[in-house]
Amino acid sequence: MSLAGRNPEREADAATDNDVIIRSMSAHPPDRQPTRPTLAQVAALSGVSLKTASRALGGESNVAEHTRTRVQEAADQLGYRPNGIARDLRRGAQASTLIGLLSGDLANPFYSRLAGGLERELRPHGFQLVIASTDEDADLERQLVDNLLERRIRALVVVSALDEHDYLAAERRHGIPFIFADRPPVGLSADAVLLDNREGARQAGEHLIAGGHRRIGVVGDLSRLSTHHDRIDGFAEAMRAAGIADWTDYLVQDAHDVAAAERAVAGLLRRNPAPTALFTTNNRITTGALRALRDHPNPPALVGFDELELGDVLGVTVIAHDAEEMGRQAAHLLLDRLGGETGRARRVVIPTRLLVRGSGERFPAGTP
Amino acid sequence: MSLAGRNPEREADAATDNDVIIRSMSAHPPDRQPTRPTLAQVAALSGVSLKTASRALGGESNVAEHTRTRVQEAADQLGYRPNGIARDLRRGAQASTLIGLLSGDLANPFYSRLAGGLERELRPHGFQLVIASTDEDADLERQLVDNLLERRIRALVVVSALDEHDYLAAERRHGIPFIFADRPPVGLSADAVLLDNREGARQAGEHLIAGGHRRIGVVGDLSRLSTHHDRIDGFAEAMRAAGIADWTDYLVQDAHDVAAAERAVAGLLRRNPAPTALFTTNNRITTGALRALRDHPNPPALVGFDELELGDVLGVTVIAHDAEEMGRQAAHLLLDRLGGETGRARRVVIPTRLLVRGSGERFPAGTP
DNA sequence: CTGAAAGCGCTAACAA
DNA sequence: TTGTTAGCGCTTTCAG
Repeated sequence: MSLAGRNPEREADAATDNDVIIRSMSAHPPDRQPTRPTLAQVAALSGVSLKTASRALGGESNVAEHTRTRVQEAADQLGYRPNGIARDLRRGAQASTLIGLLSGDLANPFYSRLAGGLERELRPHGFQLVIASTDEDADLERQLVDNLLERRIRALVVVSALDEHDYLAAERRHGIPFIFADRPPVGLSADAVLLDNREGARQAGEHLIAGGHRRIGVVGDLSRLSTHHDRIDGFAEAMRAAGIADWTDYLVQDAHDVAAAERAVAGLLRRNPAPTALFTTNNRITTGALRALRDHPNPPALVGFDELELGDVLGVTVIAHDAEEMGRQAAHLLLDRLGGETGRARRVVIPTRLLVRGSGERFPAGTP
Repeated sequence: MSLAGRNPEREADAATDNDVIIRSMSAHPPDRQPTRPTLAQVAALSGVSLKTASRALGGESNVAEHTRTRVQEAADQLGYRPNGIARDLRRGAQASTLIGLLSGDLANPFYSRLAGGLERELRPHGFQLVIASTDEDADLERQLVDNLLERRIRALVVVSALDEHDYLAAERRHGIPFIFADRPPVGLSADAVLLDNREGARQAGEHLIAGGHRRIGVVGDLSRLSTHHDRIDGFAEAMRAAGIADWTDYLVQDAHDVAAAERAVAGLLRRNPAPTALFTTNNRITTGALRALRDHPNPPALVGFDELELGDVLGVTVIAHDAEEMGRQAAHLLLDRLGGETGRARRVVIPTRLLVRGSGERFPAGTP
């Protein structure tokens, strides 16, 4: 990983067929870095001291109106723009307005909704989001956390791929709040916003059982993820309650992407006897299942965890929840902490609910 | 918008109910800011000079191995973490590793894929993404651009809601590259990654005409967006070529969200005569159309612009393109600029292609 | 191989 | 109302 921006050779040979327009605009070619005007220059141009210029531009009181105008004009003329880095440094790291967000993969609508909810809630408070995707890679996650912390972000929201968060303990003591989203912290006490995974999955299981199913295929995500465990546990509970002991015969795990899920479902359907219903434990897996089931003459019932973009149109029965709300709640926890809240770690649970839309209500073959 | 942390009025009147808790908690704990260790402290603890500590931790050569270890130990013991703000300040703004991304709404899969492609491509170069959503609001966009620029981001990728970009010209002269994504710059010459909107829309029109349709309803996004214009233009071209002059009778514009699109489509279907086909010019509109068409006994043919999450499963004929690729291309343009490329503004066009899946191939009612 | 001094651009104290 | 002096934490000369 090269630290961006030093690559002399490249700069040298790229300066070939220059853009006439750009060149003619940028004053004089020789000065490679068109250095930005500083506050000192603004002050000089307007004939006041540095501090007065600072005050005028910073909107502080105790500045004569005509001084303010003069400084403002000078700033405009120079195209002055305050240097936030310098300001942050001077004001101390705790003045930063950057909030970090680390999640698995932005392309997953679940995460992007989360990000959207978070950002919208934070924006009015003047905070901005720095995001990074971990691709569910533990090493990358640690590295990105380091990067973000060095950047002196004010707080960090993380959908962690790690199963151990000791290493963050030291950081927390330095006053930067961590909010865990979707997956709880392990070995560390910190605020978290979680889904009601157990309950949702249990509901899915019960719903299918109520529909008369006994052989239910379950396709799960990476088995190391706690969300996965919880969902499997919740489902198991429903099976236990129904006296179905051998449901694990139809359990396939570690299907982390759509393609893997599609294969897993296809495999389940080839079993003999085949499952009469499926429970898919997240949106990607459900998508894969829908692909596998397309054109199936007599598809099994299907209940999926997570809402789907076009779930209503497709008639897919799901265990839905509000991902944006999760982002908003994370924002609240975070803002509270930044506001000085020092109470014990809080946990917000986002409820799930069963949306009956058809796919989950198909009866087992042979049933009237 | 207040830069977090300074907004006296707001804090004042916000300190009504919920702040009570916060106040009481934050009030006392004497050590408010558990100040972080600095390099100087590490140096002191390890008994070397500041500069030596810097060298040791910075992985520079010319440091005795045992000195390096000693410094490293001191750093670990103190939980030292370099202050990126100070580093950036010292190294100069052009050393920042932050790239700004401004787009309409992260929750839209198109933007989140774009963000994903961009981030993945930038990460190996040591850059991080600061994102913000404009919600297609022009004023907000300008504000956010300002924020980002003050933060001394290294480059800015923007899906602009503005129809005029003069105000960025001054900035560009200061050496920060702007990359326009999805929508071209207006009144400013800058790199851009665009979709082949005209061509895609023309293809959609031709496809429906080839299917025997003459009355085709078109539902479009905000009419001020250039992407919208281009798509309408391309479609118009196809109509012209087919000798259909009055197609605009069935044109509805400014349907920016799913609900509006659903209403628009419902409205079109109530016309007499009703259109036998629909062209929906983006993913949200297509979603709305699918909702409106659900349970329709004899739905019109439908071609949508943009790929849909479950478009294959649903059998929706679309004009597809690769949003992640758009992000990657934006990254390339950007990295080139940062590498010193000063050539004239470049434009990368991402191709579109028709994916035939059923919905677009329904014949007009009454046709065999 | 190591260190001392300077200063990035800004804001916070404290004068005046 | 304005100005002066420090110094945030780091890297960069330039000397040892």
